[in-house]
Amino acid sequence: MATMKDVAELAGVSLGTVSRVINKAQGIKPQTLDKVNVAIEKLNYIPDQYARGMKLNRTNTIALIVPTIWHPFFGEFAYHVEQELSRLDYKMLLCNSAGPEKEAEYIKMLQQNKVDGIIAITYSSIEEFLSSGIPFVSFDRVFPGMDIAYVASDNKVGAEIAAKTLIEKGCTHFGFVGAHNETENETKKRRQYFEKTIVDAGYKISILDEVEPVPNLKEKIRKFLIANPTIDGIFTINDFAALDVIEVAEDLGIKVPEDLQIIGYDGIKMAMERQYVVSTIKQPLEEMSKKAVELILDIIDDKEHTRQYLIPGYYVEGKTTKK
Amino acid sequence: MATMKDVAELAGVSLGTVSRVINKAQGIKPQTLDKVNVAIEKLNYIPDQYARGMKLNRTNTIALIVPTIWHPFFGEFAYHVEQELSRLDYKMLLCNSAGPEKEAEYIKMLQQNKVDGIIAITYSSIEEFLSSGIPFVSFDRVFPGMDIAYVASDNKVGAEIAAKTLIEKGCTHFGFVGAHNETENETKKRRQYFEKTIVDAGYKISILDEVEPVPNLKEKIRKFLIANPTIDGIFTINDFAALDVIEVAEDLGIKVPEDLQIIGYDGIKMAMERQYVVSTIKQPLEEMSKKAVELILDIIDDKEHTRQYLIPGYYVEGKTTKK
DNA sequence: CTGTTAGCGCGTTCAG
DNA sequence: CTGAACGCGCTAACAG
Repeated sequence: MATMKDVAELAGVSLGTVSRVINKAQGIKPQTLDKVNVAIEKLNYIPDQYARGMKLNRTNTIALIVPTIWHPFFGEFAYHVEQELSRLDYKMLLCNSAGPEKEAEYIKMLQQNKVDGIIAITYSSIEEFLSSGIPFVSFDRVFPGMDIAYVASDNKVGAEIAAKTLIEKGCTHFGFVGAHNETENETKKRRQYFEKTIVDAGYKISILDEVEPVPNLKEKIRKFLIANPTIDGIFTINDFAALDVIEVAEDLGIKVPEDLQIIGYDGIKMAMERQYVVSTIKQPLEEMSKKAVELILDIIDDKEHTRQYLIPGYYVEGKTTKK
Repeated sequence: MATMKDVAELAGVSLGTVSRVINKAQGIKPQTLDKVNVAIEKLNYIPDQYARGMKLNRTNTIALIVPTIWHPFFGEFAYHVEQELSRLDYKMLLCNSAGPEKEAEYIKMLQQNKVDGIIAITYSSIEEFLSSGIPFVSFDRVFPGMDIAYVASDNKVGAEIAAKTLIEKGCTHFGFVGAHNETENETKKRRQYFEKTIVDAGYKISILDEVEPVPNLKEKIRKFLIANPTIDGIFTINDFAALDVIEVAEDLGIKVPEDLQIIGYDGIKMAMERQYVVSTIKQPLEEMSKKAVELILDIIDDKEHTRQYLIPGYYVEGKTTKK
């Protein structure tokens, strides 16, 4: 590896001059600039970002913490974040938190490594992130009252769209299928506002809302569908739950979407070029990812912008609703 | 951020001593060790990995390059790699190569950043990796004759298992559905040995093997199935192709698996806890990932082990074959 | 067993 | 406009 020193020698200038060229400083004599550039080219010199980072306290690296990358929602999210980051000449350190204990470890690791900031989907306690003083953006979870920057989808609007869509498509007895955990959670609005919209419109609604973890959700769904044979429109907490409902329905001889229409949430696909797996409320992940990146960089640069973004999703028609 | 100097002062020892404590050196007086540890605790001191990396030329970071993380196969792979890496106290830099040009950029970036090594699934030219001199492990692609470390699945064995399984399950007219590109490619063995096994067994086989990119694979499959109505067993180049075959078959009123049995390749799921989407030849990604990590670390440490691993997959029964 | 010191590769004064 | 010198936080070699 060639170093700045080598370049300086070859170009017949001093270290400082080379540094200035690298950093595109003003007022360098075109001639010297040329000499240096030639030397850089010749030696195939590449500045060492870490030596540099040590001085500047900047590493141009952002950490992304997700529960697991092996999941289409997080996979898509990570994809967009990385694309955006790389466009801006940043790198992405990826962490599967896979539980609260590993998250804490990661924070420590990230401090050591001086990543410039963290974007995280975390469902565990956030205090450690705050106290660490590292620029931090929360994704998909809001922290009411706390001064934490976040980007999340507007679950209220999404739930309302789901309800209205099912009503438009002629359903009369509605169901909600989901699971939740104890933490105060933005996703609870999916049930809350779906229920409210249906009730306000004067329709009947039945709820299946288990507490996580749910070992045998399908069995629960089975009983739920049997107990409520008139249900003809279901909104689920996410697309995976919708897939479960489909399987159970098929098993019970209930035809989707003829007898039962289903709308999920998230908008997952198996891969970018594939179809959506169910009719769904799509979270605009590309837009959200870009916003999250913009936010974290603004925070790093101390440009204070709006720090909280709630972005609405939109309905995507799949094969689980009537045309 | 506290530094080593602060710790040394507070503990009343010198920098070197603190360094020794951090690095768990032998032969430190228990008393001093204690003093230092207390000071570290008190100051909440965390060593700066980058300053350290500058000395050691080690960053404890591995880059993983995949075409796109938004894909269940690469998602699972990245998941396992990260898990293993994190277990060994390494971090993972994730890169979506999304085409050859970005790959080259990444190599440069990675040199700058002194990642200790690269694990890559790359279908473009490999020369740049080699010339860069960075420890490198190729995944899912072998380089015959070249001294490149790789981990890949044994496509020959997989294809043979697929053929034998379909034969066992009573098929008599076989089909292969796939696509390939011009690069010399290990995955071509999937077709090659499937075909050979079927022919050797004395059965009839029909082939649909397009050149990538294939804009309308489903239409091609449709024509293929119509032209070959007696096909009752199909092996596809990967699980996505199998999904396409299923959709077309359903559309044509062909029942899967009653009329047509299908075996894919890869063993993708939508997420860890989900089912396999089709009967398939599963690539043992967890094992392969661990091996890839082991390999890259061995190369970094100059421990010369076997540098080429071909790991056989195994048959997984899904819903596209008879019991 | 511990303190001292010389860099690692770079950015940034501060003089010229 | 440019060069020399210092220091970022740390490790390693060498003294003591």
